[in-house]
Amino acid sequence: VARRAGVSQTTVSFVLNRTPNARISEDVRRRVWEAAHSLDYEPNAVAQSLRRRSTHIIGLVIPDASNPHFWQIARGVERRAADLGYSVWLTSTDLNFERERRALASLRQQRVDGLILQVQFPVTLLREIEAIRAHGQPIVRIGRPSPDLDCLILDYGAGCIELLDHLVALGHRRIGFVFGTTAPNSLRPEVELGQDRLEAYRQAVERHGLDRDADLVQPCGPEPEHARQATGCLLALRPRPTAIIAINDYLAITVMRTVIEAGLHVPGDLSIGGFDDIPLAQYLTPALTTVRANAETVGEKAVDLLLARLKDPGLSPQHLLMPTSLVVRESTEAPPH
Amino acid sequence: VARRAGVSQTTVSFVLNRTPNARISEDVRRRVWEAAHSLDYEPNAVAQSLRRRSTHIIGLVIPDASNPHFWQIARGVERRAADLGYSVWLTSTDLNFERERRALASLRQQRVDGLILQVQFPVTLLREIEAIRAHGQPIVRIGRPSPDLDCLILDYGAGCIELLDHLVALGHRRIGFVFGTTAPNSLRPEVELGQDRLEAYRQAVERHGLDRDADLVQPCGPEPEHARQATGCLLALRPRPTAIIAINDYLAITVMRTVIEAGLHVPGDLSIGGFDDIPLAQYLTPALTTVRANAETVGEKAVDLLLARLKDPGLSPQHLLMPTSLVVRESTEAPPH
DNA sequence: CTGAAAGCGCTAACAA
DNA sequence: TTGTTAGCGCTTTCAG
Repeated sequence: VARRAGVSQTTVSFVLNRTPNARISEDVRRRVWEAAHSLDYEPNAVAQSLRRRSTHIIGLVIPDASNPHFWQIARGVERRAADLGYSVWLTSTDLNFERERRALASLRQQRVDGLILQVQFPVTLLREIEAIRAHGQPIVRIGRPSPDLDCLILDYGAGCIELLDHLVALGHRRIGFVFGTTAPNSLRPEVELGQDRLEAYRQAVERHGLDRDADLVQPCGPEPEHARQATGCLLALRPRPTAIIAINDYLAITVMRTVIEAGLHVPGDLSIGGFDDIPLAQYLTPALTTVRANAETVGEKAVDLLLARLKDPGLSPQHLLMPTSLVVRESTEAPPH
Repeated sequence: VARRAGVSQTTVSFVLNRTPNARISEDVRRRVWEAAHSLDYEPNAVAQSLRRRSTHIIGLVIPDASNPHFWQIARGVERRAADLGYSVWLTSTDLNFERERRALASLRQQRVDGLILQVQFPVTLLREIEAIRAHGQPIVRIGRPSPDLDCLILDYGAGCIELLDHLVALGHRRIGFVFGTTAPNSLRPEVELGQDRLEAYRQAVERHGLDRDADLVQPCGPEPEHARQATGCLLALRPRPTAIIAINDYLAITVMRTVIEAGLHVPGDLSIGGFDDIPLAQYLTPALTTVRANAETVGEKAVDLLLARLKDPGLSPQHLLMPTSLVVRESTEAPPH
């Protein structure tokens, strides 16, 4: 391109990148653009990244690509990043410890400028995370707070209490919990996902003096099939729970189906509640009562946090608590009699 | 690392990359690994890509991140790619022409090794696509056939005919179509998505002599809200259709909700059919009758096609037709009386 | 079996 | 206002 325009590489670089304090004559500028166009020139981003020591890519790791909630977060991240001139590299770990580790390693090697993580095995990943930070790649964590990381915490705990209070107010005393968070392919039990809701559940049970059989909490995997089985167990309990909450809307859909297949009416015989308020929740029949999480906003905020730190690495770690809110729809009602 | 191990960069490179026909003494090999570990060395993938002239990244463009069907494809792509040592760069265009163009441009600059595209504006993008190919980046297209591209075609046409035949066999003569494919933010009408099903629909109407009011086909945007409006229009028709098919399961869910909200029973008063067989389809109530698309397999096959071409660029363009199959569940039944 | 050296395509001091 | 030059971190011929 330089040869074609009759100038040096430097000049071309200045012109094409619109380098601010490089004064180039209009004439040269025009010639360069013309040459670039006529040659269909495309800068090589790989070389640029190498030289600039910055890729302008944000790495995003989500735990489960099947769950619409995480896609919403991803959308938020992507939109915001695009607005600010960044690309997003999305990886899902499907709640698999090994994939999580690999994802982080790969993101580190690819030298993404920063990471937004919603990882599930933080203890075991501490070394990975340290390594990434040692590389100077900042991290924003979505989920639970970590002492020296920027964190975005979805206040599911408060939402869970709201949801349970709502059920109790309707008269429910025996509430099942489909706790679909364990990693099916992993022997490691340290998954942190959902602990907030579990704590809130236990606390509410305590406070309201609700039934507390251990069986009312059914841990299971993150796929619909797992939720179906867990729901089966719950329905087999005697007395049967009059309400079931699921760790997220995605699984709540399966819970609802399983309950209906068992010949029960929702909410007449059994109420159901979920978390996230995925877009589909309102289009189910009955429409799902759920705890809204504003996923897209979460994604956007995560980008903001990351870029703020990128700009000023000295900032003290930020912890943002994102509010949730109960959305009462049709799937909850007073228990029978 | 080289200095630390007391050898040259070359040797380190050989050892770390396990370069096949470089014979290195066991002793040196060990020393190099040790040095690398103790220094927490991570190869810089950017530099590697620059030098190797290959990034080992596959670009994937999907049209709508809200629709679970496309995530399934993405999962298939990602899994297969990971197995073969590639990473995936995922972008969704949300059926927006400008975003589609930008996505392609960016993918080209980032020098991905190849692309898997499910683009919706092929005519307008012809230049972009040509430019990419001129760069030597092979393309696999998912969707409709293009003469000189590797293509993966989902046989929705055949599936649509199966679905309509099924409805006709049940006794339906008046079938609405929620055709949710138009790009809301784009003035360009050349979207190709769904044309296969539209053609099949028209053909079936012809063949079976079904009702053919133009209003029975309701074009609309790709979001649930659009489908809700389109369904409203369909329900307002007199006589009312006795069955409605939606361009995909994602929208079929909304159609179902809208119909139920209108006080009708599904399938008693009105049957509903969709396409894709997204994982949720079977968990709805009533469970959705749909045309299964085997999305994950599509993703895997796409990777296979791409890598085959990467290995042997001289191959003649491959066109693969992926079969679909009707899955009859609970949402279709004979029309009333 | 190992090392020296060239260079991938670009940017940014520094000179002119 | 423009050009010269030195790398970014790695791979890979080619010689030793």
